[in-house]
Amino acid sequence: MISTRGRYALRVMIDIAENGNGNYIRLDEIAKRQGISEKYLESILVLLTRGGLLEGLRGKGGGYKLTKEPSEYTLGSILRLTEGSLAPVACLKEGADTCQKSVSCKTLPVWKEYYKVISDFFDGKTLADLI
Amino acid sequence: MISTRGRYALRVMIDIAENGNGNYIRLDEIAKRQGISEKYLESILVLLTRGGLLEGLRGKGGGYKLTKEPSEYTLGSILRLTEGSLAPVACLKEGADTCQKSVSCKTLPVWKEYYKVISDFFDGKTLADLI
DNA sequence: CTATCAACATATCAAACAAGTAGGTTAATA
DNA sequence: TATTAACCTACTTGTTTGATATGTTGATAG
Repeated sequence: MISTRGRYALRVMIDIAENGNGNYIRLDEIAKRQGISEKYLESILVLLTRGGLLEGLRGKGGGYKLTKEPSEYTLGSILRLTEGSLAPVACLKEGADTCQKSVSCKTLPVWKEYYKVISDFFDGKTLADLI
Repeated sequence: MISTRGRYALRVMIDIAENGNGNYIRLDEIAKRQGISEKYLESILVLLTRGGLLEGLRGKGGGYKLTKEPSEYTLGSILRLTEGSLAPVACLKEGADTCQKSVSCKTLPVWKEYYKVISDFFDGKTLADLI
């Protein structure tokens, strides 16, 4: 299951792409439009900003804006940042120590294949496809 | 993410298919072979039995056995039972009240398409493919 | 008919995570 | 220098996951 964090992140990126036009947009504007609490939204925008998908500017006239064109953001890049990983099982998470049973594991090939299906799906779509 | 419950369920179904040969297999045998605690395994076997994927018999000579051929079990049917649903987002879960924003929601089509990809993947594979 | 066996049932628990809240700090701009 | 709005840290609350413990029912063997 994709958590609300990831789902909100997609909606917010679309919001900025649609309403930004290269200008900075304030957090409270986005929160109001999307019906998300300002504080919760903030925790999501922090992730997107730290990950380089958004640029934040403080003070009057500040806000958030995209760092690239909508067509350059894959959904995978947004979800990986907010969900942590797209791996369907723990043993396939990047950085996980390889399971001892992996050699004889009858299910591992399915999870690997599934992981590829997921990745291909989300990396094959961009923000521009959703607008 | 697929939880351990679903992952164990797959492994257990494979175990019974491989070691059963139509006979009843005891829970503790499966637990030992798969390295799962007996009690935790029990909670999974209950789901599979109630869902009609396995048949349980009590007393001496009892245990669990498959109710059909391995090729007749899709991975989808096993995972849906143990994971509850394969829906990638809450608003697509069967029985969920339709979101008010669904008409204007820019992300809903992606989730629907993704849901189909997931379903097709797991319904397109059977236990027999894993043995 | 009784002891044993093994599935069935119910209740509880600790840890982790999701989702959301609260309050204070820094850096731009007017 | 005041205001603005992003940034940062910490906390709360509820749910889920994974697991454990104890007891009950029904089938079989002797």
